[in-house]
This record gives sequence, structure tokens and C-alpha cells, in this order.
Amino acid sequence: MDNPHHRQLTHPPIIKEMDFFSSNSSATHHNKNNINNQNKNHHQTITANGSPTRTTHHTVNTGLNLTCATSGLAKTQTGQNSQAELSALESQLRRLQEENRKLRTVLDQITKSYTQLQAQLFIALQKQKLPQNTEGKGMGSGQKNVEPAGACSKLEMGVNDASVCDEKTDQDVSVSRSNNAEVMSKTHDEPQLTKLNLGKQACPEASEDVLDRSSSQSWGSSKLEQQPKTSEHVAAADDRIPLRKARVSVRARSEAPLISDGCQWRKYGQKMAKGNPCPRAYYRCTMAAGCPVRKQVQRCAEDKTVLITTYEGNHNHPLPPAATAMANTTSAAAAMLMSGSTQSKEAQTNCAGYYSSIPYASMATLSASAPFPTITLDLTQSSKAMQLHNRHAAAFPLPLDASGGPHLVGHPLFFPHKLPHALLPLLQRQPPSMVETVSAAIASDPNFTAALAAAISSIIGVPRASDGNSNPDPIPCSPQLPQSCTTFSTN
DNA sequence: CGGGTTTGACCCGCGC
DNA sequence: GCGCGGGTCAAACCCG
Repeated sequence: MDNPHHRQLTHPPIIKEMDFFSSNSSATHHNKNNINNQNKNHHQTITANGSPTRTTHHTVNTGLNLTCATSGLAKTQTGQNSQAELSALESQLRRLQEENRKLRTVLDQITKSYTQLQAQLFIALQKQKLPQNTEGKGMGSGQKNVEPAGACSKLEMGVNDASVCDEKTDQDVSVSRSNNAEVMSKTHDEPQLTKLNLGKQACPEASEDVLDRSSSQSWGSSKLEQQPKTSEHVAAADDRIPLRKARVSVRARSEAPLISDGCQWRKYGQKMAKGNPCPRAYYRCTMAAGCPVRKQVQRCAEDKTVLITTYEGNHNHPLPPAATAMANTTSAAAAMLMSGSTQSKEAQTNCAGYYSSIPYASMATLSASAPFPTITLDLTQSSKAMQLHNRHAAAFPLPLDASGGPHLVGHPLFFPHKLPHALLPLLQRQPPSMVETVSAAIASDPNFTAALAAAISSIIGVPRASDGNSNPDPIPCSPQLPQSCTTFSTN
């Protein structure tokens, strides 16, 4: 299932596309200027009928010079023919210029309508968001009281199902697709998160319902977890595109047969998937009874050194520190993905385009066409990402660590208020015991941490990096991030 | 002996 | 309705 999907998602051409988008906003601009210059060319040639001196006018000049030359020859040869030819060329030029002008007008109109629509959408979403913010404020204060100390615990308090995020913050996050960095930042502001947290704390039944619902929908075939569809559920499904739980797929190079991620898993099945000689293994989280989280592990058909781990669901129990980092990464990714699950395919495409404009976005790819909405964090691309990273050094001043390599932790792009804050100490100060558990994935990819951070950055908030320090206060434990639906570490 | 793995059977959704 | 493929179950088996 996931193989063709992953193939599609992480195929190099997509990365090329990312490169195109990410590295060449200036290039795009440049092209735009070229177009404008060409337009100007037509204007100049027609209105002034002179010979522009700029080389960018070469094309049109050539034509004019040729006509001049031929007109000179015409005097000695067939003058009438040349005259006719000249007039024909001139009329053709006029036609082209007219057509060009029309096209430009159309383009202007389209751009204008797009901008207007974008503004209207933004206003509408802001209106929708207002009551939520008010609600969130009250909840936020309440939530702080019950927040346990410790980053990990804080993270775990927010058992924020990606699906929950989807249901409650659809509009919020969808705004982030409008290439609006400012709005993007708002999607991760506290209110919605506190709401989510409260949903779990103050209304456990309700949130459990949501959790169970999403679980039963994604793993509906499970007899143990399957719940009869109430009319409410059906109605919910009818109101929107069928509610599907996001999947987060992590591609990492590892010779190990299994990437341990800090959680305890029990294998409950193995099956040969079509199109892949490697079997797919099914695991269920056994850290807590009834934990709905499952994962699938399969090697990539093309590159068997690549281990594809697909997570689905959210843990309903506290996670060990070792498990929180990737958990928050993937849950954030899932939340981001699910926030767009109700969008049109076009929106999904735009979303991809949006991400592709972000450094490291080559590692995060989306798929709305898959049976389940899936986001893939391709950690096998880390080296390329690092090159990309360096390429963007001019645009995004990057601090390098002592080794001279890119150091994403503490990087401007690596916003603590965006990222699971527990990630910072985890990434920066890995206890030796944990380091020892680092698996072949890391061994084969020393930039794993940076790649992971890059993936996170690409998902949750890089656009904000450009605006610098809009939110300098670090939230101790980014509660806005949905709680880890997954965990990922190595051993 | 308890917990995890293996593996064939079964269920379910989907496309034809 | 049928076949196919993905996902899950559960009995048998393995292992510390």
C-alpha cells in the first residue's frame, strides 16, 4: 500500500521540485521580471519603435533589425516584396503585443482576485476563530493548574489526537496554507492548544469519544476496538469528508529490522504487501492497555536499507522521555496533515507547494490521495537537506556548531515555541544511556537529529523564521503541539 | 510460565 | 457477486 505511495511521495523528482520552490523564490522572481521585461519589450518596440539597447530585448530587436536590413536590401532588390514583408512583420508584432497585453491584463485580474479571495478567507477564518480564542483563554488558565512539572509530563498531558486537532482546528490550520506566515504562527498559538488539552482534561469523555471515534474509524476492522456507528458519528461523517486518521510515515535508513522508538510494541501480524517483496509487519503499542497506536514497518522496495515506519493513532498514556521527541514530531505532522484532510485536493496540492517553499520541506511530503492521509518524513534525505540548508544560509542566517556543520538545535528555524520543547533537551543533551540506544539508523545517518529537526521545522513553523523573533518567549513545553501520536527513537 | 512472535484464517472495503 | 488486497485475529510456537 504505502510503497507506491511512498515512492510517489519521496521520489527525487519531488525533491527537485522542492528545490525549485525553496531555493529559487528569487529565481522565480527573476523569471517574473523576465516576463515583465518581455512585456516591456513589446511595448517598447511598438510604441517607441526604437531599438532597445538591453540584451533582454534581443529577441524583438533581432526582428526589427532584420526588417531594417531587409528594407535596405529591398532598395536594390524587390522593394515591394520587402515592404509587404515589413508590414506583415509589423502587423504580426502588433498582434503579438496586443495578445501579450491581454494576457497581462488577465494575469493581473487573476492575481487580484486571488489576493482578494485570500483576504476574504483570512477574515472569515479569523471571525470563526474568535470564539475559540476566548474559550481557549479560559481553558488555558485552567490547564496550567493541572499541568504537571517536567517537560515530558507536560507534553504527555496534551493527549492531543491529530484527529482532534483536525476537528477543532481545521480552519486555523487551513489558513496556514495561504502562505501567510503570520497566520501560520497563529495556528500554533496557545488558545487552540489549551482547548485541546482541556478537552482531554475537563471533558475526558468527550475527548475520549473523539479519540475512540478516530480509532474505530481508522482501525475499524478491529473487533476489539470497533464501536457501533452512532447516528452522531454518521452525521459527523456526512458533514465532511470521511474522517480518516492521519498517518505519519517515517523513512529512515536502518539496517536494523526494527526501529525502536521508546515505546513497547507487540507484533500482531505480518503480511506480504503487493508490490513489495519485503513483508509488512504490524505492531501494536503495549505500553498501556487499549492504546490505539499501531505501526507498520516495512522496508522500501527500491532501497531495502530504507525502513518505512508508519504510525497511526495517539497514545492514551504517558510516554517515556525517549519516546516523546518523535512522538511530537509525528503528531504535529499528523495534525498538520489532518488539518488539511477536509480541504480539496487542490488545497492539498497548494499545501505541498507551500511546504515546498520551505527549507527542508523535501523531507516532508503529503499525500491526500492515499487511502489514509499520510505525511512522510523522509529522513533519508537529510544530507540533501543539509545541502539545501547551507544553500539557504544567506537567506536564513544559520548558526553553525563547533563542528562547523549545521546545527539546527537552537537554530532560528528551530523555534522552541513551535517545537515540542522537550525535544530540545532531548536533542541537545542526550543522556548516555539513550545515546547507546541509538540504532543503526543514526549510525548510518549522523545527521539524524538535524534531519529530524529539519523535518519538524519544515512542518510547523519555518515561515516564521523569516519574521524573526515575533514570539521570543519560549514556552517551556510547547503545549500547542498535539501530543505524540507516535514515538520514534532508535536502538 | 508469561510475554512476544509466527502464520494461516478471517473480515472488510473496494473495484470490476 | 466475486476477487483482490489490506488489516486483524488467534492458536501454535518460541524464548528467556
